[in-house]
Formats: sequence, structure tokens, C-alpha cells
Amino acid sequence: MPELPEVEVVRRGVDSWAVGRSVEQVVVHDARSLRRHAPGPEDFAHRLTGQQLQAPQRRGKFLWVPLAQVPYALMIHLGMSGQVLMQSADTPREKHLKVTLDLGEADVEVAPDQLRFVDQRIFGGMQLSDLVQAPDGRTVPVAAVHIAPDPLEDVVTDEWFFRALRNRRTGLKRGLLDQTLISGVGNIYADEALWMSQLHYARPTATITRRQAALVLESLRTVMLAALDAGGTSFDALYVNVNGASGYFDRSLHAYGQEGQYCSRCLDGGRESVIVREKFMNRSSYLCPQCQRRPR
DNA sequence: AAGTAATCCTGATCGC
DNA sequence: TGCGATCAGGATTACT
Repeated sequence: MPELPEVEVVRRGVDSWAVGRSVEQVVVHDARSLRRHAPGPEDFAHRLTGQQLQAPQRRGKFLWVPLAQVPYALMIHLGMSGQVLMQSADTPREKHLKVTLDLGEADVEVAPDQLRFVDQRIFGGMQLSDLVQAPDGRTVPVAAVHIAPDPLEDVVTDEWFFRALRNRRTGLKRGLLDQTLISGVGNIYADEALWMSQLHYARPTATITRRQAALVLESLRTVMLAALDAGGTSFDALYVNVNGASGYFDRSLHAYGQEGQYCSRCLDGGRESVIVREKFMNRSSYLCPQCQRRPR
């Protein structure tokens, strides 16, 4: 569920509370959250202990914290249900607490002394990953080197996105969800951007026009920036910022989760059309059958 | 090689 | 009340 805006909210939280502090102790409560760290939990704890946290970076839904003095970063992925919480040590353990980092002194006096990784469904996780140069020139963890830039990065221009879509032989929503084409887009913002663009999820990418590509990119940016302003989207309280608060962008959704509701655009145009839910890619797609016509 | 389906994982919810 | 089925879905893995 956490997509680009939700991960960015978390990144900003870590940026304001943890930068410059050292990791004094690492406690792994559930090794399954370190599945992606091949050398194992002991190696993770050993190589992270004593390191100083630098400004957190993000590409798409991938978040990482570079460490001073060493060539690797702490990479965090929230998956479906991951949370990063800044807590004081006397706060009771969360039910799904997976990893605790005890942090050293902060510049800010009231800063919480622990960074906790909580994850119910364990699709997310942490790992240490060497920093390398991505094809576009940016320095990223090797574990995320295959991930494409996201809509908020400068390298993503109208022409870049048009080319990226045109190079694929697939449907538009499949393309949006493919993190090697463009990153940061998940089911919620894909449906919202498609609704905003008035395009069907099955629109072939191979024949997309420049105008359509630019419209989809603009829609992605518009919806993601609006969500960021609202502190992110949350449906089931699984997604929260580092202080444990959830965003309220779900109140602004036009398509996702709106099955049975009138399409607001059609209503504005004096027509009544109801948002439908369709099974697609083993998940739900929400769309207005009136203004998002299936390609023939 | 590229595109797509299968898989992992837990808890809430639903129907019987 | 209990229990199996269903749903939620990001990213990797395994196929075709």
C-alpha cells in the first residue's frame, strides 16, 4: 500500500529525527524482515552497529540511509505493511515489531531514541547494500540499481516517459506498475492517474501518443504531490508516518476504492456514471466505464 | 528476451 | 461459534 508519497513522508521523518546519529545497538526481533540481507541477521547487526546515519534518500518506493565511513547503505522497503517509527525506549513493543535500532544522542533534545521497523505482512524488510552508480548516473544501493527513476525526479521528462512506454509491448497500467519502467507507482496512484487521464488500464503502451504520455505523467505528479501534501493515503491504518499518524488523502480519491460511487467528472458534465471494480493482474482496478473506454 | 503468472505473508472479513 | 475461503498487493522468481 505505501507508494511514493507514503515512502516520502517516511523519508522526511527519518531525515528530521535520525540524521547524524549513530546506531548504538541493533536488535532483530524477527529475521524474516531481513530475508533480503543474504549474509544473515548477525552480519546485518554487526555491520550496522556503530555506523552514523546520513541523509535518507529515496527512489520510487525504495528508501535508503547512507552511512558515514562505509560504502554501503541501510536500505528499507515498506512492502505492503511496513512502518518506520521513531519511539522512545520505554514505549511498549508494537505487535509486529521486527527490528529496533537504538540511536545515539541527537541535536534535537526531545528526539526519540529508537528507530523501529514494524511490519505485519513481512513483504517489506531491511538490508545493507553497497552503493553503486545507476545507469542514469545516480548513486543507489546495488539492490535497487534496476529500479527506474520516479515521476518526481528531474531525469523523467515527457520525452523520456514517452520513450519508456513506447519501448514496451504491454498495457498502460502494467507499465505504470512495472518498477523497471517508472518507479513509485502502485495500485492506488495508477488507478487515480489513469482516471485523471481518462485512459483505460489496457491501453497499449506501444501506440501511446506524446500527448497521452505527457498527460499520464502530469497526472501522476499531480496526484502524488497532492497525496504528499495530505501526508499520504491510508485505508487500514497500516500506513503511518514515523510518528504513527496516518495521512488523509483517501478522502480525495476519485477512482480507487470508489466502487458504486458516481464518477465526479461525469457528474460535473451532467451525466451519471458509476465507478466499477474489475479484476486485473490479480488485484482490483477501479475505473469509470464512461470516461475511461476500453481500447478496441 | 520480453512479458506475464506464481509466490510470499498475515489478519480482517465474509458466508455457511 | 467455528472454520474455510477470500481479499489486500510490492517485488522477486519462475515460467512461457
